Amino acid sequence: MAKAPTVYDVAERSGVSIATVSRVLRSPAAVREHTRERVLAAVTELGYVPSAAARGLAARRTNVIGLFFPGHDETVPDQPVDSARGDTVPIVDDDSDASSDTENLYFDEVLRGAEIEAWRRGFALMVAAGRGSSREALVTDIAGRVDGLAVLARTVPDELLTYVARRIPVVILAGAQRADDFDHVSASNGPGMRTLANYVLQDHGVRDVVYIAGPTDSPDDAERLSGFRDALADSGLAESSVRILRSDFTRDGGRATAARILATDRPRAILCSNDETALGVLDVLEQRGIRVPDDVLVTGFDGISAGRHSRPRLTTVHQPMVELGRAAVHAITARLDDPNLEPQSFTLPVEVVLRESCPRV
Amino acid sequence: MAKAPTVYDVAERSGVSIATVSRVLRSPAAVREHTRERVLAAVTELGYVPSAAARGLAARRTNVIGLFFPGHDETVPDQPVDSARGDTVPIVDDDSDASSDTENLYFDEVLRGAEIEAWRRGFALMVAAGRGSSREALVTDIAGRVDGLAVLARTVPDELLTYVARRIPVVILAGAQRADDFDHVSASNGPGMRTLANYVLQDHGVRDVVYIAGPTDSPDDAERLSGFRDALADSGLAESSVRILRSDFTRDGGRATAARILATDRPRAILCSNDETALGVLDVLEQRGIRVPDDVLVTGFDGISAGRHSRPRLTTVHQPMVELGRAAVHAITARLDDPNLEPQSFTLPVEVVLRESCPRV
DNA sequence: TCTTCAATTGTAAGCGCATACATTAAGAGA
DNA sequence: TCTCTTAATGTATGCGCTTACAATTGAAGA
Repeated sequence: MAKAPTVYDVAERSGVSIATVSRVLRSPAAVREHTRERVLAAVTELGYVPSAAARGLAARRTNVIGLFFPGHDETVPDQPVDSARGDTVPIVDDDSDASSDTENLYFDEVLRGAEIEAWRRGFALMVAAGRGSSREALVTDIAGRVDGLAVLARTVPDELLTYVARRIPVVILAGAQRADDFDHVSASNGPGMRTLANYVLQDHGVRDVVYIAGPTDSPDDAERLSGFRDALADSGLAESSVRILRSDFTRDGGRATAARILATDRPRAILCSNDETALGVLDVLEQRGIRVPDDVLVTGFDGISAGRHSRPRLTTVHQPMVELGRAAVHAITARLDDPNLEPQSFTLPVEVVLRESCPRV
Repeated sequence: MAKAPTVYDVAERSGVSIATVSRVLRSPAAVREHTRERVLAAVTELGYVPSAAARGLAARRTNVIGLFFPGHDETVPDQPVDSARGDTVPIVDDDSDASSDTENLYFDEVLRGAEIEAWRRGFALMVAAGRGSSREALVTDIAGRVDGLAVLARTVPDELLTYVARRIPVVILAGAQRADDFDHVSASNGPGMRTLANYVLQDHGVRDVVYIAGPTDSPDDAERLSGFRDALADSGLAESSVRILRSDFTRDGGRATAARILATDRPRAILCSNDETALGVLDVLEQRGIRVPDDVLVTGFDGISAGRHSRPRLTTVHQPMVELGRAAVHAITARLDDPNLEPQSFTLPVEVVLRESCPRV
């Protein structure tokens, strides 16, 4: 790791000025071919790697986009990594119920979309998880490193976002469009739920429905609930004729809520505001020997991969997560190109995906 | 997006010099409390966010670590993101066989580990997918921006890595330790497979085994195969007494190989060098009505989450992916602290996880 | 009160690159 | 061959920050 060569070294070696070296790298067309080749040769020989810090400073933009997603520190112990030789291999029985790692998938796909789109547009992608304690430091830290920031809804306090947004474009992902100054990218929550609910109410002819909503502070959830209400109206049903409960978007919450429902009721369909809740509901139904879809129809929302592996497989509304990631980057670059744009809002189309838990009629 | 304030603005507003502003941010203890408060107040009022580019240039380190993972561009269409209002929602039947998105999980966990460890140590994390072998991509996108680089094995050509390694520490993830100058972090492939194979050979008393290896260019695979051979020796079996085939680590490859095996053979156990292959094998066995584990035992390697959802659930050797990510960052920071370290190699312990496809005896 | 020395703060010099502007080389036209 | 125009290259400056070193301050000791 010798001292890294700089433009000066390359310039000297190839007998040109640093400006020419810079040009060869930045706008090769402006340099005569002969010169360019000499410079490039020197670059290779010296193992020159341009310093992004210097470039960013001079050009006043880093060409990096930041992606902020929810944290998950609980899962990882604080102990240092030890390099213990793994020569003794324990043999264990797997008794897990596979209820973990669902949300991860969501983020993973968003990340992939963002990564792809960023790359295509010539940006690098920096990621950070919102760790409770030091969130503020983290956000400003990353804000100083990037040209724009995409944040998963509800992972960063608005006040902090506003602070950051004074400097760089901020786009909020997967939270509904609120009337604020941020750009928003989200899926078509309302219409998605409405379509699915209509399928249940009309195609399946179900009247006896329970809806399990999510946390009240989730804008996505609010839209989905609203979509459900629209569907009720579409079928001429009074809201008082159905039961609407709240849960918390988790599988455990879904289980608890299902238990609560079954204590007094046996609806023909249970519509859940997200997949994890629905999976929890399925758990309870199976455990009690209630057949899905014969006795009860169950639906979710999101399209997480666990829903494809459940038994029965889960009917859901699929959000285009990869596209969400791409759209977020798109929104940021659009604003970078034209900072005076009005706050915009991208709503990506969703799909109702029918599987066994609520099959095609 | 007004012009961002700089140290000069903060200095002027708080009536100190820029050096003091810098100190307040970098080493607050060196500044009198009274002064510090004034400066911090100015920071907040102005909405100051330090420029990482300038800091990186001055400090000669970026405090960013790069993570390079395998590409996947094929999956995403090139079409631009359109902000079409998603008001019409199609209803589709899901006929996918869920054979996608398995590898993603692997990477996702590594990422989480890396992310956590990086921020804990005061580094930001930059991610990039390996696209082709474009040198410009690696060099200009990542190498110039980071203090160190973690690369998933086989995603970047060695030659390129060598080039980059002249400047910054490079650690290779999940490829076996080769005798090169890079640092390596990997799981205990050999002992893991050996333990699992011994369980099959000795505890289950199986003699009639087929082993499905992976691609020859995978160092992980080579170690696993070697572990399998060790197990044969442990049981006093000649290598000629078992059948060893090669596949390609994919689910489809597993299916094809299983078909090939069954054409001539009906072994009591099929050991696969990774989970995806094993899942493909399960597909074929189920389709032919061959019972697992009653007729055939099947095992995998990796511990991907799909293996927990398969029917029957898959016995496997679980790699600590989160820990791999953490260890990679650890290795990089260790080398940053002491560049003269000998090339090191971290081998993380694995676990044999028994599930129904090869249950506890 | 006058020193002395440590604690604070200020001054100034880059870090490596991009780029406006100045300079020079190279063709084109006569 | 000489001038004019354009292409190619060089010169010089500054991006915003860290940090060695200088200057100043202030409290303790004489």
